[in-house]
Amino acid sequence: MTDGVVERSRPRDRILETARDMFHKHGIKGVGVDAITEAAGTNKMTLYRHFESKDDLIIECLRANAAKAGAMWDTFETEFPGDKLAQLHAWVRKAAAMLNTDGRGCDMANAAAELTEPDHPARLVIKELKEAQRERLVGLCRDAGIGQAELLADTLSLLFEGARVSVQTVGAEGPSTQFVRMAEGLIVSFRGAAAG
Amino acid sequence: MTDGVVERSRPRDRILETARDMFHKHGIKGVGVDAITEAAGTNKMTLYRHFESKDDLIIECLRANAAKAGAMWDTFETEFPGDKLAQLHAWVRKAAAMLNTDGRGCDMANAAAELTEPDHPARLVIKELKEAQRERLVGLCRDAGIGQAELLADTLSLLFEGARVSVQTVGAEGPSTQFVRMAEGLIVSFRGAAAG
DNA sequence: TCTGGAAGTTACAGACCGGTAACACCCTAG
DNA sequence: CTAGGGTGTTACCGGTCTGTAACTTCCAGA
Repeated sequence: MTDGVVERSRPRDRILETARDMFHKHGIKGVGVDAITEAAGTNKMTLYRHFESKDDLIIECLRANAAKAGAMWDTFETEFPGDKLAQLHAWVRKAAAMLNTDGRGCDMANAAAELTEPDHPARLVIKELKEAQRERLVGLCRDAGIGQAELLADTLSLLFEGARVSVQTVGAEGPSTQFVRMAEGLIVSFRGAAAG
Repeated sequence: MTDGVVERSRPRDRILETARDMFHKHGIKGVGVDAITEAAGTNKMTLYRHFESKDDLIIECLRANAAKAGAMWDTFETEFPGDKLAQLHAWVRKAAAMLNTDGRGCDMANAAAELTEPDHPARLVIKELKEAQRERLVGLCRDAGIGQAELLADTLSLLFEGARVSVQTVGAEGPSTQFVRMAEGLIVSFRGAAAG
């Protein structure tokens, strides 16, 4: 998908989709609203009729990202219905695939790096969405019958987060190549430990 | 250290130190050269007499950060001379301490998130410095007699990187609180495995 | 066919950005 | 005492940024 996507849909949807893409590629402060609206095939006034401000647009983009990620989680359940352990392994494979898909890190992490004001409205949203993601991974580990589900989930998520950062700094041929091995090893190790 | 640091030292040093501090706190694109020079108690012309451009200043800041980090590594050797395993544990403790010191992530990772142009001059420097850091941690693991030194070093560094991101997104009370437990567990586990 | 709302257009405000020119100053080394 | 380099000051350039005002165009539904 290039920057100049202009499918025929409602302007609000086009703006949101284009902004998501451009924020991801160029960063939040690296993209102006003019560039977004132009790439979306519309204009600045229309953007400000649908979004209160650029900050509001940022937040809507983050929520849209989370919704898309949530839909991806659902595919694990449809792919391996009931088999939570298989779903956990699917998560590992999916995460690894994302590492090789693009060299940009997590949009929420990148946004947090850019929006440094402690009371920026987007920060609350980022925290809320990240915590929801964590709950989901913890639940998956627990339902997979792993003893220390929280600890495994947190370890896996820190590993993945770190891997995304690593891809962004040293490239996809760095330490992140070992992500699957690390993650699978952890799962084996946690499954070996007595559930208590 | 506030933004208004003005010790009596040479202007170039004041600019570099102030820029490091402000880039760290507010991000690179969140700080203008005017703000830096004013906080450093000097002026824009003096900045441009010592640095070719803002990009050049950014790179010098990154290098200065790396130099400071390198000095920290040296303290491990002086603190536990010859005892590489103790130095590795010291690294874990130091890393954990950094997680609670400030809520901003790694300056290099943040810079990589902000400077999205693939050929930005700072990206080469970031990669170079990150690879040097990795070499150092791998060397420490190897000298500590750990079998799969590269894998342990990469795992530890991804965990740490992820923990710093986590602090930045959900705060210091999130998954990052488990960092020491994760890291120590990994070291034990790798030491248990036969060296080969 | 008429009408009302959504969308497009142009221009602008006010602020900030990185970077430069021209000139005045001050302090130290000789 | 003097010369010269480092520093400070002011003004400016062209560009970009978010956000708004006033107006026109278009199109779907009644």
